[in-house]
Amino acid sequence: MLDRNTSTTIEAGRVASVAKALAHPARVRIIEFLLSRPGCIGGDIVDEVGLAQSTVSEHLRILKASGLVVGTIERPRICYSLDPGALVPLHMLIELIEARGPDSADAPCCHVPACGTSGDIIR
Amino acid sequence: MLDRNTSTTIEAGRVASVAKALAHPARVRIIEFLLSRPGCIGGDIVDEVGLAQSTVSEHLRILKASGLVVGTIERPRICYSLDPGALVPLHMLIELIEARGPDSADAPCCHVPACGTSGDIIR
DNA sequence: TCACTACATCGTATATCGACGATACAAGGA
DNA sequence: TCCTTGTATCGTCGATATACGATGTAGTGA
Repeated sequence: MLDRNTSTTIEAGRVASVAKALAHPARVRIIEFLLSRPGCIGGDIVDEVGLAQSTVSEHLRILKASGLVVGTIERPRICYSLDPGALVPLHMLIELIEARGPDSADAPCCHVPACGTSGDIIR
Repeated sequence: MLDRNTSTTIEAGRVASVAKALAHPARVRIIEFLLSRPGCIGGDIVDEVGLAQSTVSEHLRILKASGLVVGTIERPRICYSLDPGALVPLHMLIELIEARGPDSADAPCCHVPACGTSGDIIR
């Protein structure tokens, strides 16, 4: 894949699994809430996102599985906090895109002669 | 939600939709392939990811819908390239997490006395 | 006009996700 | 022992995602 072209090989599977953890608005809200407070108990999160406790627990399970969130047991509560280390593969990919990106919309794009100098952009 | 606590309001929906575009290994591979070449035609991408042409076309549609990828019509081909602008909301969230992150695993986390100073970490 | 190329869309089957209520579990206190 | 609290898991459902082959579409060239 990219192995021969890039010194830092990015595993598509790892990136995708972290991105999947971020791919739901409720989970993004949970992360934003954890950002706004240095550690939260589950009940606060349930109040915040406005979903059923079992649903929030499932979202937290997904976030924990991805490594983005870790829980610290403080019986009877569990304190959740963010672990930025899990973001590294995704962050690397994003920075690669942004590093190369600014020109990619303007530069000739293909091995086809004059490609990118004309033609409509589709979205 | 976070509006009162953060100067830069991040819309959970926008972040989630970009993350969803990255939440599949085949789409990550497509992006890596676009990174490794300054613009590619669809057929090359089909060869690269090893899926059926219709499946790759669907993944490209998802990437285009998220704004991550734009296509330039060069009949009969279409040249695809990356548009890093779409990553901004996601990148902002990631940088917020990493800016706050390093301490969050060690620091006392809750409003519960002594929370975070003991207790097992669960994942 | 006809065939070819490059890509998109359709129809489909299957898998996974997301939500909920109900229930289980573990620890602490009455 | 029973009740309460905080959280996890189960079962179920509807919705969405993923994959494929078949087919449609638009431009090119014979």
